[in-house]
Amino acid sequence: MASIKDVAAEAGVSVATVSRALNGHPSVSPAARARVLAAVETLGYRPNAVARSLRTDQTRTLGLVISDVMNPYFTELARSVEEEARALGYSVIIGNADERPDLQDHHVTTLLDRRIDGLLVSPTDGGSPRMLEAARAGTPMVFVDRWIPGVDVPVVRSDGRAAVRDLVAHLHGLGHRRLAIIAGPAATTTGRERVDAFREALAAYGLPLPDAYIGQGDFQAGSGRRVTEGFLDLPEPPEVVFAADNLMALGALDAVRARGLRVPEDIGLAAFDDIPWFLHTGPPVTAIAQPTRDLGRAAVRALVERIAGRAGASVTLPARLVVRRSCGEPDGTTPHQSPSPVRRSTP
Amino acid sequence: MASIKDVAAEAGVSVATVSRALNGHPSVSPAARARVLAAVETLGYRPNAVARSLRTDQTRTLGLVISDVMNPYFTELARSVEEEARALGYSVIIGNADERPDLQDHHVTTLLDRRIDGLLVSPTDGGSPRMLEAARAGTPMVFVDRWIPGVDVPVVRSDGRAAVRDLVAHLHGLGHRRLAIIAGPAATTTGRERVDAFREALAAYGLPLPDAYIGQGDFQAGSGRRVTEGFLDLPEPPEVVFAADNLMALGALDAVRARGLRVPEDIGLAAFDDIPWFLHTGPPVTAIAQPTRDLGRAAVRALVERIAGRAGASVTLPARLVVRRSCGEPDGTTPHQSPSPVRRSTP
DNA sequence: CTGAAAGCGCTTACAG
DNA sequence: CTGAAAGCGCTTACAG
Repeated sequence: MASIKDVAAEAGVSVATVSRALNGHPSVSPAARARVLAAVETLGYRPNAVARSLRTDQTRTLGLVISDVMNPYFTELARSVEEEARALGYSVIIGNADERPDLQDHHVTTLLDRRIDGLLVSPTDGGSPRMLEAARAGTPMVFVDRWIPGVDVPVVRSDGRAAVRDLVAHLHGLGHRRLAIIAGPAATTTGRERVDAFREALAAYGLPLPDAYIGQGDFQAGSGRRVTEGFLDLPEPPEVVFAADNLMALGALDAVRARGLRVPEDIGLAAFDDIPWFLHTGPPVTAIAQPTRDLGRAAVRALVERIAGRAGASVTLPARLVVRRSCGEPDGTTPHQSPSPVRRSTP
Repeated sequence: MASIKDVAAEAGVSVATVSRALNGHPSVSPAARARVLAAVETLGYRPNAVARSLRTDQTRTLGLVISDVMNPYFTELARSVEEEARALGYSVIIGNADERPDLQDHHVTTLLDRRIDGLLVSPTDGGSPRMLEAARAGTPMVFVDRWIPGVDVPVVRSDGRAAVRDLVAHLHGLGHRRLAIIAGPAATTTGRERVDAFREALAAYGLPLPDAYIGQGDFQAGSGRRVTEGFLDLPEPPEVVFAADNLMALGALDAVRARGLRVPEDIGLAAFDDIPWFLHTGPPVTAIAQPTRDLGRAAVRALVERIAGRAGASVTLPARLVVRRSCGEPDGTTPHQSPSPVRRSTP
């Protein structure tokens, strides 16, 4: 593969001039520039980004360590991160932690070894040593979706509290009183927050959230299935199950179907994170939608700010409830809606 | 960040010895090795992969240019590629072409500039100039899922021909005769092959595939919706629509629902590519499942072979039909099944 | 406007 | 077993 030396020889100039011509440096004569460009053309030369990175100490690359790529929510997040990064002249390398702390650590290490300019992470657990170390060492970093309290890093996330209140209002309006939740790992902020929000919203209606109605999941489908089976085995099963992410909702659907039961007749279902398929499940699933694209964009912008040495602000965007039919329907009438803005999807 | 020089100073040895100690070179005295390791520990030293790559001319990185990450099939493919690559000591950088040739080209260029050791690609179109050039130049490369005829690169893909025959047998057994297809772009191999396979299978039953029953899609949901609307507007709409990928099936579902029609009562639906959600759609969707994990694994292995300078064999794995309820059900009896192995999913 | 030279952080013959 | 030195392909003060 042709190097800058070959181009210089072909153009009859020094490598310095080639470098300047290619990097748009002002002090290059039009003649020299033309000969360099011609040489580049005939040689099919492409600058070696590895060499450039070593010299300039920047890779124009962002690392994204994500909890689980197979989760449509994170897939979309990754996509919007890449889009925004590309618009700003960066590439992104995605590391899939698969909800495993050890894998998360592996990716953080690999990314750091590659000297990425900045790191976007949605921590699987309380934070791996490598990651905390990087944050302390001043590696430009921002948390997306999930975060770690006490670490001085901007957080870009969505606040589902209001949407969860809307959901509980919706369920209460439908006459449901026994409401259960499939929680995410307590080690994650989203795992904790969604349970807290749910509990608070229930309390506003004087409804309890007994321990038996809190199932411990891990954000993956299998746990949703197991937890739902447990709920179904209870002497008094819940009337509605709220899954803290879409994959656990999928698992819940699996479990209900395996028992030959039906949603919402036998048990209602709602989910955190909305995905296109929820429109077509039997029945369409009531869900809380995050502004995923905006989150990805905001996260990249905050990170690029940090890379530039500026502060990089935290951003919190609201999530919103999308009511469908999986929790039952009011008898011919519009259900009681909370005052907050609630979008009804087209049936 | 500490460099190898700092470690050498701390350990009281030369940088050469540090390098040897860290790379497991045999001729390093136990004493020197111990001091190096200690220095590494106290300094928190991590080798700079960029510098190493420049020196060794290998990045231990694979590039994967994929048609559309948001398509669950490709998400799973990407995941298995990363898993296998990691097992073999490689990182992977994913470039999402989003079914756009220009984006595909952008990613191929970026990846090549970064001097990835090998390239895995699922071409969006007939092949971008940059990509064909790379193939000709001898860049280790393998095609996954989609490929480009006439280019001398191993192909790892799945053959859906038998599964499509099984599908048509299933539909025919259910009494359906007017069968339509939402095709992928003719510029892609999978776009063409699936139509061909469908047409041939129909021919075996003396069934025609009129032009009006071939809708041109682009593997994205929007096109599935538009094509399906067109089918529904026909004086004689098809009895079953076969979508050439899962996203277009989603669009078809959207279109049917928007008309207030029902699957399979008003129109049947089948899809190429199976995904977990198809079990829970209303009704569960009959689909052709690819051995996605195996494809990803095989592709990485073939690529690593090429990187090592060996041949790297093409691999073709069979897809299989998974019958569910979206094309209707036999009246209480088991539908006529073709002799090929067909898995029935649990209801 | 241009070139010679230094240097980014490594690895690896070469010599001892 | 060890170190001095060259070199990977760039960029960028420095001098002219």
